[in-house]
Amino acid sequence: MARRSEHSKEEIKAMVLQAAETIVIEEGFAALNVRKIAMEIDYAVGSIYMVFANMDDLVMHINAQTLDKLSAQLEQVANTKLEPKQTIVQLASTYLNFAISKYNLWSMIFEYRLSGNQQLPDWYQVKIDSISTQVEKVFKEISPHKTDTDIITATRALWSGVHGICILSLDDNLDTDAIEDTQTKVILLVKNFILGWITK
Amino acid sequence: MARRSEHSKEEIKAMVLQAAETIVIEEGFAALNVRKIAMEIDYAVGSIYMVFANMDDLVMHINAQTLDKLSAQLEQVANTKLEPKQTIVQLASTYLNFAISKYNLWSMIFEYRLSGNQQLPDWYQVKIDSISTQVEKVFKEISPHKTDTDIITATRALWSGVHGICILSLDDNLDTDAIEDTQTKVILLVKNFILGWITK
DNA sequence: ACCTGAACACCGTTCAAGT
DNA sequence: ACCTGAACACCGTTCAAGT
Repeated sequence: MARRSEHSKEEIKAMVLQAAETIVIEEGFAALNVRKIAMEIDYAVGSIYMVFANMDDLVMHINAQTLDKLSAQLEQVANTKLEPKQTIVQLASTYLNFAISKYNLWSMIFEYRLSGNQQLPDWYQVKIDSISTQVEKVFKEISPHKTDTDIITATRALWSGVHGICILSLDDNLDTDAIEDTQTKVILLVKNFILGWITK
Repeated sequence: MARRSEHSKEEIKAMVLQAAETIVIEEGFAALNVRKIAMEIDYAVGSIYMVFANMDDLVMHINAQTLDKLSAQLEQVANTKLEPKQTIVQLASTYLNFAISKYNLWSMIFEYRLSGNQQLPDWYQVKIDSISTQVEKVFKEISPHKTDTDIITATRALWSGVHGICILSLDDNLDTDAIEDTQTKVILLVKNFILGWITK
């Protein structure tokens, strides 16, 4: 057996990525493994290692796609010409709604741990940082007397806060009450933080 | 071989717990496994299952200990008769310092996932909730015109926020600069949130 | 009754061997 | 050159067998 050449390397890579993403969406990332992917795309386990170095590599590529989708949604909101304060609330809501609707993909970004003691590669870290960068530019508009450093710190503090609420509130349950409660908390945190920030 | 009776079941349980905790502290929870524990306490792998149902059971007991230590530290701070606003800032600092100094134990509380789709048991959930309960009573003092429900929601929003900053800031690095930056963000979030909360 | 450790069912990853 | 799948080194968990 061996040698089929039915698909190019790029095609196989896309098939692996697609199959893996579907497994994560449907069963959560704990259910993801090479043998399941191989069965799904009808190739041998070894073939997956022709197109991805290992599981870390594969997962980071899925996460990169997820981060790109999230970034695109945030960018759209950031570009609507609302009042800046309203825009920030909208950005937080968008983040939360993304976390809810794509929960299994979203949580893999933060739960998956690289094997060994590897650092995240630069191209990946940039994508993570770009999330709060989206918020920084809007935050700047409500901070006329602040330095850039202060604005970056404040944005990261607030956005980590929003993220913390999402992580802790959503990880046990995703039922309607919990979602409503989470929305309340996110908006409360954002509004009070901004109110404190501009009155100081 | 078999049958030694050198140790009571309670003694073996304590030995397993102690050995497992040490491994987590020194090598992180990804390095924890039954064979390593067994070697450390000089018993067979199977013996661990005499005193703990499985890994989930063992990890939850370690986490319970960690949560108790954290709770005790927070309680001590909550009982100092400072200005309430100052106390909340101190509580947040205490939380952050605990996360830093016991990072591997602290992160296991939030990173470890139960196998299957199990819910956290009630006795465990109570311990988790008790963290923000510690803050609630102090928060009540600065919220004279608010209902209990609003105070609970606000406390959880703020505390999830503090937690979010800790999680995102500490998981890549624990060097001096990162720690200082994290402290700045935690205090910024708490102060601005409280300022917004009381001026509204 | 207490404890062992081989055995089982899973993982991720590799690589000699087939076409 | 492309692809296979047996093999390896790990996991957690079980349970027949020893004292």
